[in-house]
Amino acid sequence: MANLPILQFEEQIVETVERNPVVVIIGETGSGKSTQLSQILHKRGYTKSGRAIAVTQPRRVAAVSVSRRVAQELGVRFGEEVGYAIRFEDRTSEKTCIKYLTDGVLLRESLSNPELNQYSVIILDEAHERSLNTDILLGLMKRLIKIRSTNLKVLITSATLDGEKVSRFFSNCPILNVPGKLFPVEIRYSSERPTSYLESSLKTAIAICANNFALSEIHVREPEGDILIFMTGQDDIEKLVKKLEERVQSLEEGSCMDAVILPLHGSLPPELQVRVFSPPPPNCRRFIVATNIAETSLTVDGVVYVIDSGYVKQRQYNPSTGMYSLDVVPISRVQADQRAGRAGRTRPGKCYRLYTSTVYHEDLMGATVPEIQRSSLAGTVLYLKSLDLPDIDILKFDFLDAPSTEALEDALKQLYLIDAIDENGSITSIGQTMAELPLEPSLSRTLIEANEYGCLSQALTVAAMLSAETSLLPGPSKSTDKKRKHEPSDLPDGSGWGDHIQLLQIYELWDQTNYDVEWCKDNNLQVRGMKFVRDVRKQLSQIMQKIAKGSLDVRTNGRRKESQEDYRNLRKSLCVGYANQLAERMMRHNGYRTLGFKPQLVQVHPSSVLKTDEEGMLPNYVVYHELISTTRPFMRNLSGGTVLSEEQTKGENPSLPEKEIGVATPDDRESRIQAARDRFLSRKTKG
DNA sequence: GAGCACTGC
Repeated sequence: MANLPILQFEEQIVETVERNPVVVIIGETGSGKSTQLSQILHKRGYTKSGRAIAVTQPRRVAAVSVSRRVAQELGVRFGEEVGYAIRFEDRTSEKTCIKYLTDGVLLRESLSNPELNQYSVIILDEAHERSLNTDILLGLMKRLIKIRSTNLKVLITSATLDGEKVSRFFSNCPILNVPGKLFPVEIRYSSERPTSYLESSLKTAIAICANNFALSEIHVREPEGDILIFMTGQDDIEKLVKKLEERVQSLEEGSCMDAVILPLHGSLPPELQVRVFSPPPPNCRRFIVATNIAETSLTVDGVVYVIDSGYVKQRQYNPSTGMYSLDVVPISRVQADQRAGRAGRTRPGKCYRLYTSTVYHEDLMGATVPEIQRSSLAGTVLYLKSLDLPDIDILKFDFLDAPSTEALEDALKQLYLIDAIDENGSITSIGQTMAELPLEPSLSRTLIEANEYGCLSQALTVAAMLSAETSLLPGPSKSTDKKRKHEPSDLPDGSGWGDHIQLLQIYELWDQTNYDVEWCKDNNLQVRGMKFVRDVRKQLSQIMQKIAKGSLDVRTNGRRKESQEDYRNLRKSLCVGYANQLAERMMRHNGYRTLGFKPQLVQVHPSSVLKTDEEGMLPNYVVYHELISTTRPFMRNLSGGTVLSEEQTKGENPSLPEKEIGVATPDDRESRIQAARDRFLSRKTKG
């Protein structure tokens, strides 16, 4: 601890902070900035006023682990003077003077106290990662230091590359450099761009293991150096793992040390993820084939060699089509450096870049496109509107990197269509309520409507399930038990109503088992995901109760069976919340056309439980949760009316007549979109 | 008959 580089800069840091409201700290990995900055300022009296020091982190685990370490270093009881706050967990007390929190939690706090008066210092850590929430906070800090010029200090930690930019954003505030403690990493480039980075990774990895002479020397000298290979996704990882296993087995006759090959990606069950944290057996090299998760989120000890494919899979939102896409894109130079740095944590390492030096220097972008420029901004805009800051103009809000006008207008349009803002762009009372809920606006709107229709309990469940969603069902490739995969699932299928109802039915069943963990396992549902759903549902219930002053029925139904009436009402609520996300089946085809400005031709995602009727047709209209373009454009999580047989529906026909779409009938919706566009594109409103 | 990178309130 005493050796942390940052401690040599203590005087300089304190002096600079005293003289300036905002300071940028450039701290490389291992500088100790995350643990020390708060302690330094605490010792120098910044918490004497009774106000605390807040340190934001983009990730929950970081908030927890860093705060624990700080408490330990200060020798205080954890959760008292030093604590953390993350969603569902507040480990702070009235005595807390150093508080670690996720950036999202600080944003929530600022909702009820826009001046954040409880803090004397706000440290935005890892700002170079440019998380959506940190970017919003940067904009808010810029306003806040003007309002609280005498009693607020803001520190922003960043990376070398964009420290200047952050400084310029804050009127050329001073920049302090704190060196890190990384070992040198030798970079090796490919002589040409490989045609297949999978094959190229394989060759490079295997060469390190046995074939390549120069490298087998290292192999002898430093037998414990693990290899970390960056790939883009689960699919490629599994292919590469398989090939590596084959090659390693065929080579193994004592010519090289043992090898363990470990995949590492987000959809891997936690018990398999943690395998990378246990040290390898002696005389054994580990090959860790990972996604981006190993770039920042997880740190694998023992890595000495990195193989960098140069690509990453990235989700982006296109505001002109309302569609997300998941694309494999080249990484930025910042990311390339970050990946290389993973080889130098324990001793000098090597990074093999599967691209040329020219590509690195001339083709790669300097920094990754920040999340705020790749996301739908409906939630962000609603949040900012709800703060009710004086003279806030969304289209002119001062972002470090402003999103496009198109993206902002898209957000305004969407908010208008679901009654969150009025034709002047002012937030409505519905919008104000929506902003209280930690959900995307469409789901918040659905909850409010569901409350009117008397199906709030069901809507809470659906909203919570949609919040977790991807972490519920296990990954598609469970090679170990292929048989089970084809067994008919016992889980409900939505009874012909679609995916939302299926999610509701699944949760209701789990609820009836009294949240039995074994039941999840038996049904192939991720335990962690289901528990998350329960937490979210509880949180949403509490907020709804608070808003309605405690008179709502948010209980799950216990043993009562869901009625068709509930389903119908729930679907009506969804059509209000997702007024802009309806699609119409194309004549005599099972393809759909979205009912938007620029109609998109889309299909039902293969994961949907929505089925065709006896004539092979899907419902005429559907409401969908999102559009995602992968191999083709798909609608994911949708509900519609499937005409089932009399027997299946027991006399009830859950088809969706056009008029039942409510406010969102195609005609009405078109005119509202038209009106919204006219208003927002030729607007002179205050934003 | 395809498929979901990673976070977070």
